[in-house]
Amino acid sequence: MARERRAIRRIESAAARQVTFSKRRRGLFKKAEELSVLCDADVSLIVFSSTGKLSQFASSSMNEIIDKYTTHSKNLGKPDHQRPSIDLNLEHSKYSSLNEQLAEASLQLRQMRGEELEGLSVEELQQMEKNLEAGLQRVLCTKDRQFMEEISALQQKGIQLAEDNTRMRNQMPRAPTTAGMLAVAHDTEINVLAEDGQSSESVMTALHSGSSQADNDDGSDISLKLGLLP
Amino acid sequence: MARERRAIRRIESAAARQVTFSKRRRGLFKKAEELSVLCDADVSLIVFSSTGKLSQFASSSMNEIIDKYTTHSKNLGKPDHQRPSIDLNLEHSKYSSLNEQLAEASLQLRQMRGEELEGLSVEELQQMEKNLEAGLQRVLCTKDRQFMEEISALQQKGIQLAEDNTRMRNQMPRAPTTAGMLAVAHDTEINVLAEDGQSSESVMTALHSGSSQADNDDGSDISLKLGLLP
DNA sequence: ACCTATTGATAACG
DNA sequence: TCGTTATCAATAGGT
Repeated sequence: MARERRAIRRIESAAARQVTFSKRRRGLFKKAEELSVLCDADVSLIVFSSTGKLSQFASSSMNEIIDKYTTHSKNLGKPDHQRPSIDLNLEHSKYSSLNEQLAEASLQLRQMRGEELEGLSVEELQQMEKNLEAGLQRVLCTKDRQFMEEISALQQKGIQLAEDNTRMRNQMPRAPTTAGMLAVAHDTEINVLAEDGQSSESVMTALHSGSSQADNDDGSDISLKLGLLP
Repeated sequence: MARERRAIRRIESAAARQVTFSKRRRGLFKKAEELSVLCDADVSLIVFSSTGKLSQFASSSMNEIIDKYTTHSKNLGKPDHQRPSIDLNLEHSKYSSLNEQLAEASLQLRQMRGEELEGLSVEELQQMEKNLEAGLQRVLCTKDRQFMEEISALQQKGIQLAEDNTRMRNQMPRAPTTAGMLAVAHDTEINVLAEDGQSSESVMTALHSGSSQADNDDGSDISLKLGLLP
């Protein structure tokens, strides 16, 4: 769907394949999420690139959907394939108990996601609302804290680099000024103080403008480039 | 991508939702297959419609991909958390799998309650924030809807009582007036409209579904005292 | 289900 | 990887 139609066959050039993979993967995940939201559907999407790298999307919990899928499959495919036989009664009690606990847990999870609320009373709904709000608050606090920690670490790094720079400048009197360097560090500090309040969203957006949730290549979430002088 | 852009929110009208689901599902599956062919990727797509109907696509074998996924997940999730010892390989097939699922589910529950968030990345926290907000919205909508249904039922009841009262008055010309009764009923209606608050959308929904849904006369959580005259 | 005006996705290139 | 742009594909709303 572009300058020229591309036949749907394996792309031979590895480079072109990689480029197309990135673009189409993004589009596919976007559309998967849109379907799940628009139509209230449970969607699970698993993609392994040709190099074996995993990307995934699940509208709820991946395990939950896979579980639902296998259950569906078993029911429709082989209604009574293997009965575990009766001699497993002891095992069965543990097994069944676990199963119940799991069912209860995933029901709670689904309900926290806002599904299957029909049977709940108003009191129960209010309790859930309270829990959700409390959980949300804590998640927000934790997120903010992690942002602040990352920013603080970067500030430390910047200060350290500035000190090194100053030391180098003192050792080399003819070297260019480091005023630009110091200005960068100072700007960073200003931004941190300005964004401190509750609006971590703008910080996230600005710093993560291009990153997708699908690919986590390494641990560093925020990269701050400092211009080093020779 | 059509006559007019559609906001990516749950489509309220069941009919429109079904139509959109059919169209977009076809598109999504097509694109999933194209990605798998063009880029030689392993793709698995599972979709449950809001009515619980299953659709699936897998570039190779669904079970194979799911296996690959679970393996990947375990490896990346917690590399060396607890080694269940090697002799449990046979048991591992069912029992341990259930155990893991249960552990995962209760961890998710605790995390949604705001506990044990320390190990999560910023991306995961943002995803949780999104899920919590979506769940909270749905809980609020459901709660509103139930309130509206109860109020609507009470209104019906009030109207019925008012009619009975009128009938009785007509049969007993000396009886006192029922003006107070009618005023109470009117106040109730006012309250319904005022209950709406800031979210007109949810109220519209609530009113719509409330009027079409069957009204339950009993089991009311809200008590409305109607001043009945002797 | 079919029809189109639009919007969205993306192939090729820089 | 990222941005731009010409083009094609998907689809929202109607019939």
